[in-house]
Amino acid sequence: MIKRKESSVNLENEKALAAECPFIFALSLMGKRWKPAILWKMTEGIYRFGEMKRAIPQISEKMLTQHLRELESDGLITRTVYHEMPLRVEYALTEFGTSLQPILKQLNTWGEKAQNIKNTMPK
Amino acid sequence: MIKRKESSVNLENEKALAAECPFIFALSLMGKRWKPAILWKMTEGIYRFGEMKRAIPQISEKMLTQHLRELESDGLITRTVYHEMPLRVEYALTEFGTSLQPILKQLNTWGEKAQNIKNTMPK
DNA sequence: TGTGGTAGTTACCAAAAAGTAAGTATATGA
DNA sequence: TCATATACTTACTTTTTGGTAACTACCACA
Repeated sequence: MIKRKESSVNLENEKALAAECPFIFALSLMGKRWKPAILWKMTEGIYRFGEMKRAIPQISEKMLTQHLRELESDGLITRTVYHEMPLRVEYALTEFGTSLQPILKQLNTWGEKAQNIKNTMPK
Repeated sequence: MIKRKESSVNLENEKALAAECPFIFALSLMGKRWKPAILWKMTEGIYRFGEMKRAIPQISEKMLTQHLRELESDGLITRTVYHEMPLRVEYALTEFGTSLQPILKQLNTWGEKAQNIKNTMPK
């Protein structure tokens, strides 16, 4: 679905880093653009596709689908389809996804500190 | 030095996310390509430009310079020039940069778990 | 005058990520 | 038969990131 060359220095570097450094591997799972926002929202509970779209208004449907699919295949969330009409699809954190929560909180706290530093020392 | 349009939906989205979510702001400071590797190495102590280059062989001089400059302007590391011959430039973590260490470790641990899950459940 | 060492800088190009907009599928109800 | 609702797909384009390779500046030493 996402077209990528099978080899390029760029990709090889990324792979090598993710393989040798678990931290970078972790970032590859949850550190892309809208993923933190999605994961953050989901700590509140189950979300439907449309609900998440409304919860993060700037995200495009394409990016939302793409990120949800990746999070699912990486084992962070589950996707459940209810064959009703209109269709209902629910997304929820897995246990593994939930285990990220305390780390997200810590990084969030650190990020707040960083924002303050930036604001008190402009330029 | 780094050319970026002053406005684009892409950039505006990134800014908005970083402003409202400290977690994403944190990622923008330390989550790019070689930065975790650089920060990780530096927890061992002071590094010279050339030492870091040899410590992370795949990194190009361009990316190393760029990341070091960004880490410096974001207050995570210091850059000290010694006007000797040959020139000596030393990079070291600031207190703020050091405060990231426990979080890096936690995410690292989580990443290891994720790697194991991936390896035990291929496909 | 030329070679070597440190620490970069620069221009150019390839690759990847993200955005846009229009289209798909399924079924209900007017 | 048309409009509505949900949940996507797809083709295409723009923007951003990363890599390559050649070049700069400073000075020491032979």
